[in-house]
Amino acid sequence: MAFPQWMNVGGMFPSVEVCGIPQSPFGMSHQQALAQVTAQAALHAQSQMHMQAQYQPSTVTTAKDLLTQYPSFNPGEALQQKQQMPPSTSDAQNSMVEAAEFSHSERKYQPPPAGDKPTDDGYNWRKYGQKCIKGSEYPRSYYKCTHLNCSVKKKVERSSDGQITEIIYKGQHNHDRAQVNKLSKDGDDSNGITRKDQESTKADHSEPPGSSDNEEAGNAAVQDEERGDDEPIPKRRQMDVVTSEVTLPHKTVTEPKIIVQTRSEVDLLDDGYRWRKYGQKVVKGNPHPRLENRIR
DNA sequence: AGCCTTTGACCAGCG
DNA sequence: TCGCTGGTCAAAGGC
Repeated sequence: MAFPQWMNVGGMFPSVEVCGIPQSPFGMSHQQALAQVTAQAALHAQSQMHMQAQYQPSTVTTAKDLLTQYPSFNPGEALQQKQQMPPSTSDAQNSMVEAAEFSHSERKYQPPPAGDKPTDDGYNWRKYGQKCIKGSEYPRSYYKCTHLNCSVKKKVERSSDGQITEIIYKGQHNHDRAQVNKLSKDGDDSNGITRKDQESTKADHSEPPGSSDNEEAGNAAVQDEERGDDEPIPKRRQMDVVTSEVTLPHKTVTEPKIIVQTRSEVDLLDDGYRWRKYGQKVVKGNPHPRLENRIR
């Protein structure tokens, strides 16, 4: 079975597979071994992203652009930085899906995610589970927000090359993302610096937790556009997730997908597109009116 | 010491 | 009811 190129740095380590994941037989994990490489790439990507956001505000600079250029860059972070994903909403069913796919041909170098932290999205996450998912070469990881009384969870799926293909957020943060509750570690110092810089840039867009409840933003359009109809909606445990399940064939697709569903009105206005409200409707079962938006 | 990851076991939904 | 599958728990160990 082929395994991600990045899994074998320099091709010097024999690998064994665990749930489809090549594992280093040595004490040092691949994650550790590659953290350094990734850190550099991620830092580069973040700084680039920052620059774009800062100097090209009128340009629809999506995470996928960055992903194309910097595969190591985290789409989730890009989205949050670009769109100022609110930390929470008033609706407990708020959720978000982020997805990205990459073309193998677009990358010459495919660094692994740094550590097992799929995103440095401003929150602290603790991994509480990992599960091999049927049909998936890589296990799905389960994370919980470590903030007190915050029950937000997220699932992270990776493609066969180790890249994050989907992040599903579940729930809402009841706290601000600017937690910085501890000194950075694991070589995240650079991230911390970067984040600080980013935070200052987006300060004007910051939204307090639970301050918005609007969803089905413009992203919905993208969703409909990109979601495959052949993807059955998860029948099991549809629970409180209002996420848009994204079809990610995990095959070679030239364009990465970035899909976000949010209730934030801010996102509506700050997703890089201009939206014109053309209707408002009370939706059964939803205390909040649905806003219909179109890209201008 | 505290936090985190790992991982097997357990639980629950669905066909 | 049973098996499959996804999600969660919690002990153990590492950092």
